[in-house]
Amino acid sequence: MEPRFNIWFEVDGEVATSCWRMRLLSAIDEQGSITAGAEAMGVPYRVAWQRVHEMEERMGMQLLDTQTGGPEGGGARLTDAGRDQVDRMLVFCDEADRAIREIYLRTF
Amino acid sequence: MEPRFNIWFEVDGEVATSCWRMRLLSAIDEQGSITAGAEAMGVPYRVAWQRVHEMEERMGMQLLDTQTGGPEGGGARLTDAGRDQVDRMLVFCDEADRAIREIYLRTF
DNA sequence: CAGGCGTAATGACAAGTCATCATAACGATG
DNA sequence: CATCGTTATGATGACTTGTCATTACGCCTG
Repeated sequence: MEPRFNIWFEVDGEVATSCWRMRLLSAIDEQGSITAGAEAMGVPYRVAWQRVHEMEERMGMQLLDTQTGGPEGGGARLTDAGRDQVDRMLVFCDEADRAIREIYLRTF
Repeated sequence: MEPRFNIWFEVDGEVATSCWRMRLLSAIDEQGSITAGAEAMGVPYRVAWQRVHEMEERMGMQLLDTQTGGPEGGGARLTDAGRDQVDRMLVFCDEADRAIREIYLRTF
């Protein structure tokens, strides 16, 4: 049996954020656009946009600063609040991952 | 934002076991039947049976000792292997719960 | 020995969820 | 003002999941 697990945070029973979603946000910021970030994560644009939309709605804050039109067609960057969330969440995911793995080895 | 999370174990990308499923097994064993255990967990019999079936298939071991017919109509009990799994998993879930909660408080 | 009872087991269908395709809107640039 | 790559969103189909209904089982009772 493979020791896999997922962790996410919920608000009102719906997924607000997760480790994967935060990595998606990070990829979008690195690539400079939702399109490129989605491709880097291996999901279609629609899915990436929907995830971002859900996160912003359920967390009640703006995470991406998007721009449509322009010389490059547009793009997306993390807001200051978004970057803070991503940084903290990635640290949390990393530590939680290590802790759970340790408990798993100790228990089984 | 509410600090909720779920943990489960996967095999080949499919959910093999989880804290809720192990509590279901425990309830079935306490009540003596899948029917009563399902009702205690607030899910229809079909769902409970399906979860048990999935677990046994994906973990590759028999978890319940079921009996159909008889004076009471039948019933279900945990096998020795099943009880061992339930006990270990519940301990794991409890410790993981505490560890993640502690990391959450420290990070956010 | 046949019918009844409460359970396990499973087939079939409905509903809700989720991914994918397709399309419109945008705006600086040349 | 046409172009380009992006954001944004509508619509549809596939898949998953919960729910209803049915069958099988075996001891017990009359």
